[in-house]
Amino acid sequence: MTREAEQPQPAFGAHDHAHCTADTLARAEAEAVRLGLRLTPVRRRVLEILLEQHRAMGAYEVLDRLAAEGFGHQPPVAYRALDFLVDNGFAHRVRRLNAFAACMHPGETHAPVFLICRSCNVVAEAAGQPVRSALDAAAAAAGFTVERANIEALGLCPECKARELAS
Amino acid sequence: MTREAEQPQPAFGAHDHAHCTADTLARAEAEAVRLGLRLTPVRRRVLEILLEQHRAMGAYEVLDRLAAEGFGHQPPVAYRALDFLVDNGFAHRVRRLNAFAACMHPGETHAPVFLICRSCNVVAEAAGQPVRSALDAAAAAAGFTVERANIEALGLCPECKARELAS
DNA sequence: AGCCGGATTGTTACATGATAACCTCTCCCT
DNA sequence: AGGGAGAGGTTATCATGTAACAATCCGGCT
Ligand SMILES: [Zn+2]
Ligand SMILES: [Zn+2]
Ligand SMILES: [Zn+2]
Ligand SMILES: [Zn+2]
Repeated sequence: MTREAEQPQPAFGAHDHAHCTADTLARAEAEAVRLGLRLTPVRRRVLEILLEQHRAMGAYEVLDRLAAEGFGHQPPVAYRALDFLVDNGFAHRVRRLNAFAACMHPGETHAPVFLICRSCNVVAEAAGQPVRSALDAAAAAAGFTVERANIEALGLCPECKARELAS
Repeated sequence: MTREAEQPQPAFGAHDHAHCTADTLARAEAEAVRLGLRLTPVRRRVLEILLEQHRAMGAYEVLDRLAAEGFGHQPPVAYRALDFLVDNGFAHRVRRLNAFAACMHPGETHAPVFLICRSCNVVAEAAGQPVRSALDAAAAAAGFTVERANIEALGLCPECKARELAS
């Protein structure tokens, strides 16, 4: 039913980000309707904020934005919206950064792998089905059943790698 | 030179843990000597504490133990020792739990994968070379170069799974 | 209309995790 | 002796995440 990743490479490098954002948001909205979930003003706004950049944002960073826009000023306001988004697959938690990133494939079945550039801080969500399979196999070898997984890589994105070589 | 994982499955289930602990500690000490690193009293004690159980411990949990044994009472005491152990491969940070676990394969080249039981909290360090390879491949497809990776799975260990089925 | 109950959003207060900055001591080298 | 690096101790502070409670919104039902 839901497939993964139409295009192999997003996030890094120049692209029509306005379209990228609008498209992802639209798919998220459709998915919310399909699931009967309420994408309320705060929740929707938080998702928009996360979508602005291909980066992960801390809860307090999001909260500052919300507060400046007339929403509540207290941590639970941000955490609740973020938790809602994460629980329902509209965003992901990037544990390495204690931060959150919008899901770029809402509604699709996907095992996300996060590629975090240590130089420019871009966070890309790559297709991780093969990685996940390998993980399941490794776990199975120990008799362990995987329910949820976090797969995160820190390194250099293509742009920053090129820039580093040029120096 | 250094290979990975002699035995396929450790950590879960009953085993000669005294031997398991002593052996791992001995290998860590040998490795410290080989690398010219100083495994000072605090550092060594922290490693011993982490080795006591196949669990991950928070920095403050470790700190309480240190304080009770006459070491410093302040966070940096624990964090410095833990950072030393992590930086030099004697321990790992489990980001999902904001906690630390002793490395069960000190001195060996390894790409650890953590299997965290959500029921009994045991943390096992499984061999992750294949997972890491899949991750590198996925990253390479996006032009990304992986430098460090965190691969953590939450689920049920064999024991807890059996117990759950029995209920 | 009027009422109810659950979901949502706001609040205060607090728990937990992590660092910055500074001081002293010891060991080793000149 | 003098001096610097490394280690470990301190105080103080910052960052991240929750518990618990109050007000409000909203849909469904009399
Ligand atoms: Zn974009
Ligand atoms: Zn980059
Ligand atoms: Zn053991
Ligand atoms: Zn278990």
